[in-house]
Amino acid sequence: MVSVSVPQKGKPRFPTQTPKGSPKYQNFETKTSHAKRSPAHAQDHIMAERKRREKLSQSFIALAALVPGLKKMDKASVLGDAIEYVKELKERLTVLEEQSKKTRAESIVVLNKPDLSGDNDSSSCDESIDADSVSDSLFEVESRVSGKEMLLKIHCQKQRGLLVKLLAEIQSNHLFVANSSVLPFGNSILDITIVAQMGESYNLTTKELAKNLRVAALKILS
Amino acid sequence: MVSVSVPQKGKPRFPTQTPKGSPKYQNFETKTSHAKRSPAHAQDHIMAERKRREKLSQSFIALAALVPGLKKMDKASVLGDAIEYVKELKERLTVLEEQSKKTRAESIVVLNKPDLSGDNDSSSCDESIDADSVSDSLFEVESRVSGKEMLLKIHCQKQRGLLVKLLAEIQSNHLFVANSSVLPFGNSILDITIVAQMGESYNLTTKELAKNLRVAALKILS
DNA sequence: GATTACACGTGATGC
DNA sequence: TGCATCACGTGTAAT
Repeated sequence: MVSVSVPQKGKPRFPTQTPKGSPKYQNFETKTSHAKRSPAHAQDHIMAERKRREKLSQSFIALAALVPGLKKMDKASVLGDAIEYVKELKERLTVLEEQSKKTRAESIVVLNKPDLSGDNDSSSCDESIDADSVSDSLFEVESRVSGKEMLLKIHCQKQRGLLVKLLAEIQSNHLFVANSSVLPFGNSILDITIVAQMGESYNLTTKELAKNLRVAALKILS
Repeated sequence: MVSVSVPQKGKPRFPTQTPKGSPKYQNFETKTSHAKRSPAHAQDHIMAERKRREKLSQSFIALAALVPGLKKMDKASVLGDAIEYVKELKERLTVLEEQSKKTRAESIVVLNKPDLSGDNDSSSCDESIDADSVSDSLFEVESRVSGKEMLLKIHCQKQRGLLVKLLAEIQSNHLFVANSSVLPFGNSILDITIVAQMGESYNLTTKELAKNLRVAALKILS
C-alpha cells in the first residue's frame, strides 16, 4: 500500500508549504562570545535550509514513487528499497540484453563472408573460426528468427550425404525441421532453406549454430 | 523554542564512525517551562538520532555507488540522479521486454531494420495494412550468379498473389524460372528461393532487379 | 514508557 | 563576500 503522507495539522510530515511567518524573536541580547549573525541573515539561513529540506523531501517522495512494492515510506526504507530495486533492475537488464544479443540483433551470421554488412560484433568476436582451412570450400549459414521459428539458409558445395548430415546436426541442436527446400544451383552448389521449430532448450547463438553446422559438414569431406 | 546547541568539534562529511564519546552536560537547572528530560534519556536520544543519521548517510553512499556518471555527491544530486537513472532503467527494461516478447511469442521481427515503429496486431490478418507499414514493409532481395544461372532469394511479407506477380516480373526481366521454393516462415513472412536461367538479353544489375521486384510487389498492396 | 522517525534551527565549512 | 550543503542536538508526534 503506497499511500501518500497524510496531512498533519501540528507537524506536517512533508511540509508542502513553509510556514513563512514564524514570529520568532531571537535572544538578541545574549551575544555570549561570538557575534553570531545579523538577524536578517539568520532568517535567510533558516529559509534556505527549509527550502533545501523540502527539496530533499520531495525527491524522496519522487524516488519512492518509482519503487514498486514499497511498504514503509521511511526515508531509510525508501533509500534501502530503492537501492535493492536499482540492483534488481540492473540485473534484469543485463540478463535481457545478453539474451537479446543471442537472438535478435546479430541473428544474421554469414560465415566465410564476414564483410557482409559491416556490422561488427565488438564484444564477442572471440571465436573466429579458422576460415583458412576451408576458405576454398563454400559454406555460408544465415539464420533469422521469428517467434519460435527459425529460418535457416545454407549455401554450400554439393556433397553426397550432406543434407542428412546437416539435418541430423540441426535436430541434435534442438531445432526441429518443419519444412525444407534443397535447390541445386549451378554444377556444384546447393542452396538449402530450412524452417525449423526452436525447442525450449535451444540457447545457441547464431554463430555457435553456424559453427556446429560447418563442423558437421566438414566431417564429410575428410 | 530556541534550542541551545553545543559546539561540536569535527565535521565529517560522511562520518564513517560516530564520535560516540561526547561529554555533553545538559543545563539541568533551567527547567524553564517543561521538565525536559532525564539526562540519560537525552543522551539516548542523541545517540539514536546519530545512528539513524549515519544509516541514512550510508544508504546515500550506497545509492550513489549504483548510479553511474555521478558528478556531484550532493544528497540532492544523488537523489535526483538516482531518480532519473531508475526511470531510464525502467524504460530500457520495458523496451527490451517488449522486444523479447515479440521475438518469443509471435509477430514479426524485422532484421536489418531494428527500428520498427509499426506496432502490428499479431492476431489479425494482413489484409489491412496502412501506408506507413508499407514503406517499412519487409522486402529483401539477394541474388547470386553462377554461369548462366541466377539464384534469387526474396524475403518478404506474405501477400496474396505475390508469388505470381514476382514470377511474372522475373520472367519479364528475361529470367526464366527453372526451380522455385516458397517457404512460409512465421505467420506473415514468405521466404522465396528461385533458380532461374539468365536470358541472353539480361543485363540488369542486382540493384535494378531488386528495385523492379519491389515495385512489382508494392503494386499488390494498393 | 520505550523506540522510531521526522522537521526544525543552528553553527560550521567549502566554493 | 554570500551561497549552498552539511551534521548536529532537540522537541514532538506516531508506533
